[in-house]
Parts: sequence; C-alpha cells; structure tokens
Amino acid sequence: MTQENQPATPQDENQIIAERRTKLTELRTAGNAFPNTFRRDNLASVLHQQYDEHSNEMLEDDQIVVKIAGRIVLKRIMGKASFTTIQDMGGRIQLYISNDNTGKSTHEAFKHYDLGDIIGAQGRLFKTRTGELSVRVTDLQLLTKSLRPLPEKFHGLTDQEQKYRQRYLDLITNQEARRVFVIRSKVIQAIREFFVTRDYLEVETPMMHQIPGGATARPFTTHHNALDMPLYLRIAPELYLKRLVVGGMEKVFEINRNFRNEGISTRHNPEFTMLEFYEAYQDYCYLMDLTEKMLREVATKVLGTSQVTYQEQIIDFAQPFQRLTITQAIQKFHPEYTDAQLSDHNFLADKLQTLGVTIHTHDGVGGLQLSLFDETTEHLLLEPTFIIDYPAEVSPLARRNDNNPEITDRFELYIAGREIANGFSELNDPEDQAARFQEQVKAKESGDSEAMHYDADYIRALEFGLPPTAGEGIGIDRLVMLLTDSPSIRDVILFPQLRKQS
RNA sequence: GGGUCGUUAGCUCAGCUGGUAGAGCAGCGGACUUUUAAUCCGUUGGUCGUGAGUUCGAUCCUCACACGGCCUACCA
Repeated sequence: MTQENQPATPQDENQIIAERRTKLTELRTAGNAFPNTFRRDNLASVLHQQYDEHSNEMLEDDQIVVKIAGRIVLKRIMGKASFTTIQDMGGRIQLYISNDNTGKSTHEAFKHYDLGDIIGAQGRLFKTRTGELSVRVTDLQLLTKSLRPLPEKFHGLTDQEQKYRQRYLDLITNQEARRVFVIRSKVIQAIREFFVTRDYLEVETPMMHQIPGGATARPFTTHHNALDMPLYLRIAPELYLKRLVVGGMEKVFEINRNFRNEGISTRHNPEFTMLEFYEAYQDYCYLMDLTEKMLREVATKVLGTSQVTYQEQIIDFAQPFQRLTITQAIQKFHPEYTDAQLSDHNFLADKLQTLGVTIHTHDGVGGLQLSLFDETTEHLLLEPTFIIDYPAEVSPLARRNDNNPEITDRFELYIAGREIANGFSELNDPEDQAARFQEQVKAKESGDSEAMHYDADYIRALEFGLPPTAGEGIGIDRLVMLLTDSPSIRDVILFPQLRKQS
C-alpha cells in the first residue's frame, strides 16, 4: 500500500468515498488503521439464543461481559448516546454507546464511523425499554474502515445484475440471500451424511478429460501446454466412477462440478454441481427407493419439514413418488392418445411435426414418444414422479430391459415440471457398450455435435468386469432451487456466469 | 440464437409523448442519554448505459450497440 490515498479507479470515486478516504487517512495518522488484535468471544445469534428470554434485571444482576465484532448496518445517534446494530456471520445485535460508559472521546469517534465499517466491542448485556437484547459498550474499536457506501439499509440491493456480480453486497444486505446459501451448504452436508452412513466412499475424479464422456453435451475445450494436448472440461464423471466400481469401490459418490458449453438460462449455468453415486449389486428400482428416502431425509433435516413450497405450489416429499412409463405419463395428462397411436411411428412423427418439434430421421418409436413426452407432459409433472422405461436409443450407457431390449432399466425424476435426477441399471456388457459407442460415433460423424466419443479405455475396464451396478446423477443446483423456492439457478450459485461487464 | 421489458445520485425510485433533472436512504453540519427503517432543521452530490440521428433544443422521439431481467430454443 504505497499509494493509500490514490483511488484505484478515479472515475469510480464520488464524494462519499472521498469523505471516507479522508477518515482512513486520519486513522493511519493516528496509528494502525487495520489492526488485527481484537478477538471476539461471542456471536450475535448465540447471544440471542441464550439471553433473549432473560429479563433486564437478570442480565444486570449477572453482569455478563461479551466481546463481539461485526459490520455496522444501522446507526442512530442521539447526542450523548447512540445505538448501532452490527452484523456478524450468524445475525445482528444492537450496541449501546454512550458518554457514560465509553467516555466522551470514544463516543465522539463513533459518531464518525460509517455504515459498513467493521468494529469490535466489549460490554455488558442488558435489555432496552422495548426489550431488545443489547450490549452496553465499554470498549469500542474500529477494525476495518469501509470506503464504499452500502446499499440502502431498508430495501437492500434489488438490482439482479448487481446481486450476481457483487454477491458480497447481496450477502451483506439481504437476509434471504444468506438463507439460500446456508441451506445450499446444509443440503450438500445432508447428502454427504446420507451416503457416508451407508458406507459409500466419496471420491474426486478428473475434471479435465482427454475424452469427454458420460453424457450427451458439448464440452468446453482447453489445452495443456507441457503435454501439448487438448483437454475437455468434464461434462459428467460417470465413466470414471464406473471404472472405480470395476476397481472394487462398490459404493462410490462424487459431488462436484460439471461443465457444459451450452445455453445459459434460469435453469442452466455453464458450470453446475452434480451428485453422482454408484452401488454394485443393485438395480434402478433400488435407486428409486433410495432417492425417495434421500430427498425425504434431506428436506426434513435441512428445512424441518418434508413439505416445500415452490413458486406457490406445495411439494410433499413424504408422499410416495409416482412411477409412470413415458406413455403412461403422456396418457395421464392427455387421455386422447390411444395405445395404438403412441406406438405408431407415422402418427407420432405427424403429431410432432404439427407441434413444431424437429424430429431426427433415425428416431425410432421410443425416441418419438420421448419427444412427445418432453413437449406435452414434462412440465406438468409437479409432484415428484419417476418416469421409467427410457428407449435404448437415447440411453447409450444404460442396461437393456430383460423383457424388451428396445428399452432400458432407467428412470428420470421430475419435480415441479423439471428433471431433477437420472438413474439406471448400468450397462456392464462390454460388447454391447462397444456397439453403442460405435452408434454414437456414427451419429457424431453425421453431424450430432453432442453424440459421445468412443472411449476405448472405458471398454477395456468393462472387459475386466463391472459388477451389476446401479448409478444415478442428481442436479444439486436444481434441488437447492426447489428447497429454497428460488426461481433462477443464478439465485443458488454464488457467482453465476455473466457476460463481461461493459 | 429469437422475442420482449429495462438501464436516471453510492442505494431504492419519481420525472407530464421534447424546454439540459427530483424524492427517500446514505454523506456532511447542527439539536437530541433507551433508539430500532430513530426523529427534527440545514446542506453537498448527476456526462440521465454508450454512440449516432431528428430538432432551435433530447432523460423523453428514431436507429445502432453494450449489459441485465423475463419468455423461448439446445440442455441438467
């Protein structure tokens, strides 16, 4: 800090910042302007928990001395005494500063503190006339001078763009933003506990892949200089996790980021967090049971209830989740479709055409049914619903059904009209897998940029023997959206991807 | 990518289909020893997103661009 009085960006400066910069200069002259010797003993939230029920008489009798630190968020000066509210990681508490308790000079200095400054204080607990737990301050210290004015104290920050770009301001001023990210953390914690208590091993597999695989999506590309080799940011960890099951890690899970070079929307961020888990000697039916159990447990643990309200609609995780095939789901909401029509390639192709859906020439009946489902039914699945029996042609990594090789032992879970999870019995036949990779390569060559690559090492791993296994992926961001009633994925990602600021 | 709405003081927002801008909070000065979005008096602060165009004159009308919200497409 050799140029402490030089603004980093002069055009950004205004009168308020200049004023505060002058105060900082005075602090530097008076001594260490950024001391790091104050140690707090208490948190606002804990003090409220412990003492909100105590009467003022009890508090005065007990003479409870506390040391607390935080950011000034409110300030009320009344001549010879002042109140201020500070905010720490757990909440807010009011401080009472008066000439009687701190001496006049400390109180006078406090009057020049600004909203946003970070202070440390020591004093005794008491209750004000209106019954608010407060600290009667005897010692007060400015710990960090804040140079920039905070957003307005009552409305907070409302500009969506600024909330995303300057999340720290959102977190300082908006209680709701903090709530969302605390819940997010607890959700991940609860999921981790759920699997760890079931003897799953948490692992981390590569984020940089030589062959992007495990999903149909366009990857980000990068380059390793020393190896002079192209690399892809992973689109899914699936193939690595199944290699680990081959290696004997029979219950594994990973919670980590995936990257997909596709559109951005209220439901899509280029990097998003995914839970994937695999368990040997189980099938997709077991996964559906496990998923229900997990969501029920996570919701109850984190929110204290199995019922959540998402955008005005109540979702109850305690109710058994429905299980419908693709055609059953279509017919449930659109009974006008007959069984015969739904298995008629020409009918489906015509219907989709009139709905304006682009269909691929290689689509079979199963693919067309899925397109019709996506177009007409998906968004209507508000209560948690498993959709089962996905066509093999769109499930290149899933095991074929024993009774019908055209479909796979696979499900997707829909809640509030959107996909939350995707799971299946894993394809562990290396020759079938090799053939399906070949089909993907063919699709890629004929222009499908999202089709999969042929992963020879993965086939080799399967040839050593993947035990019969069930595996599933759950989009954590979308789950957190549900549990926090957030309309946009950007509201549950601390720093969502935005364009470069102009 | 397409459609649509928005961008005015540090923040939250007004601004009459055209005459170069206002309020509240924050700031500064003053009063006030239990306030709590403290109150009261006074006061500073603006390239009206950027760039063109129309006009005697543009925050306002036209066009382009930038960024963002929402809807939509690909997708999880």
